[in-house]
Amino acid sequence: MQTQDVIRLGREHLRSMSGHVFDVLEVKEPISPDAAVNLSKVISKLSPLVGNMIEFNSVEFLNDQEDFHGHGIWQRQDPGFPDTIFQGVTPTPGFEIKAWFPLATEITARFKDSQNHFAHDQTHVAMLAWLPEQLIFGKPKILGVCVVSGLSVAQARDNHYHNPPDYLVLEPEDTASRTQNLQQTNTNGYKFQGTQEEFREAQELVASWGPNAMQYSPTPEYQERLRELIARFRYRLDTNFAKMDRIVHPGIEEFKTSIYRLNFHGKTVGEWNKLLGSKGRDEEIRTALQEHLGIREEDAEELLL
DNA sequence: TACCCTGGTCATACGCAGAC
DNA sequence: GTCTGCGTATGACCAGGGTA
Repeated sequence: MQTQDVIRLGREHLRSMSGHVFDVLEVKEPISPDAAVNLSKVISKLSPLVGNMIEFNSVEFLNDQEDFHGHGIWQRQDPGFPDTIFQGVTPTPGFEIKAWFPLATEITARFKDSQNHFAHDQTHVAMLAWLPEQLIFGKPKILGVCVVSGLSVAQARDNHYHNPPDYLVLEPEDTASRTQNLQQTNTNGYKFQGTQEEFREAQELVASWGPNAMQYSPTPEYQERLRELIARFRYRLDTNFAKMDRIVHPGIEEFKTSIYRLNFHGKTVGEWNKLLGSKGRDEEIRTALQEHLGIREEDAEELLL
């Protein structure tokens, strides 16, 4: 079995997880419509915890597949990149697993790894969209899975953001001499903060680099030029850099659209997202939850007796 | 006016080094 | 051994400007 075979099979199995319910955690049904409204406002707090559970359960799920038996084993790396690797073939295939809770305001998972990490296209990104079975309570259910190559995501990110001198994508510095926890492995984005006059000056500097000045490159030579800009002009670190929601990767955009269009308990996921995320519409939220989830006032009365 | 995009902030966590 | 600081990392929400 070759690296790309493992990736292909892994992709197929991960995609087959659509509709799968993880029996790892269960949120109890709220006892009243008011409790349901309150729960709808805080359910996203579960996202990091459930996201992690989904990540390591995905590894178990892959190891349960007979296709891989006798060829190697999937192992979780935490911390480490990617989240799961297949020990048994080289180059080592892996999946970086990102859980997405589509009632959140945006996909907050980031992908900051350098293009340099994907020389053999051996690492893919698997995004798993999940919701509680009953929208705001129940067990986590996978709505859909999107698997795309890590290289394509890194390239989409760099091409989307990099626009010198206005916006710079910088590769990690050489931090090999630092202790492990202080070593940099991620790219970062920087936004120009100087005056218009300084911006024109910076533009002239970029123009002096030649015809490929605007073309992003992770090579040391090109990165050295970018660091010259950072040293001469004011930039700010962009804390939203590389959010999966913002890098305009065609596969991820298509996946987002398909998830938001899914029908889930009487509305599309996108409609639930808008409704539950809106301010001052508690009565509307309450009515929708009562209508589509069957939460009744009488239930609360029975439970309180 | 609703929606989208961008910029910003907050909360939390980890692992290591150095001080005590 | 414990505490604290540092640098890095992740995930969530909110505000404001631009636009259809």
